[in-house]
Amino acid sequence: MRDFSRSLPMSLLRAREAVMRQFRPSLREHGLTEQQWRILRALAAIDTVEVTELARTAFLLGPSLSRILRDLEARNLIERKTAKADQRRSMVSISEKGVKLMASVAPSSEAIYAEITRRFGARKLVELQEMLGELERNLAELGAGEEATADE
Amino acid sequence: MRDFSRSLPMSLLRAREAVMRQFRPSLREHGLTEQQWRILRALAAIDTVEVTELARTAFLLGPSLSRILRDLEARNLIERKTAKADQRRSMVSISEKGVKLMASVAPSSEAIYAEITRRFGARKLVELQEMLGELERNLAELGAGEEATADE
DNA sequence: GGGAAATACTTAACATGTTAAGTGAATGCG
DNA sequence: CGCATTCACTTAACATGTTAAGTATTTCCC
Repeated sequence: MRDFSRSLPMSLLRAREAVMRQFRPSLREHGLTEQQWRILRALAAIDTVEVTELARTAFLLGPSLSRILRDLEARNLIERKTAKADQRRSMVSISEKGVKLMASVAPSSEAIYAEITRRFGARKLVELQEMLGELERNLAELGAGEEATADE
Repeated sequence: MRDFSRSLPMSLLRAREAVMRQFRPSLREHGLTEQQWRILRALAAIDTVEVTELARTAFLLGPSLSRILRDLEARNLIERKTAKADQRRSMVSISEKGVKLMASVAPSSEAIYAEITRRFGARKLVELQEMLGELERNLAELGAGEEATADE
């Protein structure tokens, strides 16, 4: 069998870990995990969203998001209110405090990203991301097709 | 700030998830998680290793590996014995049962990998992995250098 | 309009990720 | 030798990943 240290999942895992290792210390200093930061970033750009849509944007599964939102709400970093038209839906938005926290984290985060870009090369980085996007699209089709083949 | 859905960590995360989504159902049918499978694959190629070296190979943190080895040992998929020369070290190897389990999983795993390769293109896949490897090497230097700057 | 089915979450349960602390065994060295 | 330090793990504690089940609300449709 193929040497698994060169398998695609391992390559992706190692690369991602190498990248996140750069960001985690800074986030940690501000009391945020990677996922919490993803959520705040998503909220900062969207104003108000439903939980399901936020899960898609921040690329988190529902249960994870549910727990994290509970925590972020307790820390007053986000706000929630149930939608009037549909009591099932809960609308989430970033709070004033959340905005300030983001402002305090963003500079170092941007600096780290800039350093990574500088080291790897801006052009190459774009190229890498295009390949990753293409891979994702290729496999999305594959995964979706299977559900129609057998109904169990 | 940059649209975070196009950030490098997100691209890597989404791509990896798209890949793993293909493998997980098959592994699950055989009662294995992704990490357990990584460990068995690593062991199959190495005969006998210390836990620390296995952690490096399977790219798992010590605590995760500790828990998983406990479980795999209970299921008789691996074997352990403490090294004679150094009682701290524990030597791990795959068991007969573990080898058989691998043999039963490998075909479908290989088929999935082949399908991914076919869809994405073998050449492009190699190119992608080279870029990922280069990114990892670039950032490894960066992360290692910081520890020397401040002693705390 | 009333009950089955779908929807939008939330909880639960178990596995792993992540950091810190603990334990026992080897090493360094005065 | 003796003891502080280092080393190889393991435990602990908390956060997230992952799947399944639960709950409340809506929608569908007869």
